[in-house]
Amino acid sequence: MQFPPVEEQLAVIKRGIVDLVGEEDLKKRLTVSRDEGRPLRIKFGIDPSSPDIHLGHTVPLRKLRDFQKLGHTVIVLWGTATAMVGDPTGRNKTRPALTREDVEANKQTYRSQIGAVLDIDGIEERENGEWFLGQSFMDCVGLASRYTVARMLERDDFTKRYKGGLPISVHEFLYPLLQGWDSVELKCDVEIGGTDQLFNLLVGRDLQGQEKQAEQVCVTMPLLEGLDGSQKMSKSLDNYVGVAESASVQFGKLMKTPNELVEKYFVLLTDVEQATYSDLLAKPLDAKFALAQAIVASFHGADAAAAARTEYDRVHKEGGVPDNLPEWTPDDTVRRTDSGKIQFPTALAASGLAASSSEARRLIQGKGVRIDGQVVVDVKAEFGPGNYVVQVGKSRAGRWLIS
RNA sequence: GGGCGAAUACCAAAGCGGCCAACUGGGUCAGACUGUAAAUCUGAUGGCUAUGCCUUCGCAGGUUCGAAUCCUGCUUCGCCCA
Repeated sequence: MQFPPVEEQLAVIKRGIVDLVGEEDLKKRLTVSRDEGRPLRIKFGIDPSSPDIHLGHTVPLRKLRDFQKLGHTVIVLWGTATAMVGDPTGRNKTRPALTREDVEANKQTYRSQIGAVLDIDGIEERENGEWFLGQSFMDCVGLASRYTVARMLERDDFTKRYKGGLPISVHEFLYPLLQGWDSVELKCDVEIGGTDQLFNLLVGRDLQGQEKQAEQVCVTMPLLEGLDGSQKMSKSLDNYVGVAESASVQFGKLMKTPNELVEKYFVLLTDVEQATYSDLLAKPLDAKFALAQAIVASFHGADAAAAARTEYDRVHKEGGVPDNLPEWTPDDTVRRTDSGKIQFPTALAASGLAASSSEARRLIQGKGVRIDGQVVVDVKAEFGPGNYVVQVGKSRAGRWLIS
């Protein structure tokens, strides 16, 4: 195995990161690794606690890919045990635990999605259920004895909750210990996580030290704000772009990126060179198009990205109709008038373009609904047999086939 | 173990006997504007067979012509003292 020179590797590793705990140590290990032709072991833990991954997850994954490209071994640690505990990080209240079945199902979908960023065949996969699920309660007590409550409370998130009078469950104290113990089991050289993981990563160092192992180097990546521009990207806040979403959905969502975030997205989510995007930033719209195309292309290929761009222009610049309109044909349950027609609000609600007929009325009266390109504001409009293209705002559309 | 307090729509938070489908902010949705689904501004934001009707303020009862508002019990959560 031939590794690049240490300084060269360091430059790649340090790009875009926030913290690097143990930098001197990393240099030494890279040197030894290069001399002996042995790759470093890079750990990344994923708790399969939700079914899909989004761009926020890809930030550390891209750093892992950097390590892969340098020739090191990436270990993806599936938190099959820890997912059931629930990482308290960044939460102001405890979250419900998952069942083993949930975790297994989530792991499978995650696995199929991280391949979009990582060379999935080159990774080593482990599960922390291997060592945790068979342990006894006394083992757990033993692990808990390794850290003090005061040290746990050093963690920012616990401090805030404690001072703020918010609840902290006892099991939440166990989470950092579990994650740290994973590092002991894996004897890893480096662990990567988001900045919010720093405390947990450091616990890993401590536990490895207690076990007379070399202490892992900790690398943290910035957290990615979501499309709302303020909060961390997450599915529950619905400010995310999913890895598995279609090209046109990804493209549309990325065009919604606040202008201030475009540069950060370039840095953390694309391979576009700084020289290229910094020129673009002067023209926010062009920059955003370039960003969206680069990201969509990385998941769906350049052709799909170009097609998404074309569709976007047609729908948003020219007020046109999107590709792949979902079709709707009313079934027998849809109410009709005496003459066999369907009332406008009823149809909107039944076809799924509006959540309820009341919402449909509001949309109609707010000039938000177009039939075959024409705004229709008459709530009493009725639809007889025919083929209609219905658009609600810019993002919802469908074709009605009424007989 | 003892004491105190809180539960209101997606979230936060007003309302404390009729003027309440419920103030306000956030979010969301729609509109205007802009080569952006950015920013800014405007409007909407329980449901329905729709100018009327029905169901909402933790749950179950009760008082009253009338309750989100008062009473009783229950549930959940938080705080304080031990």
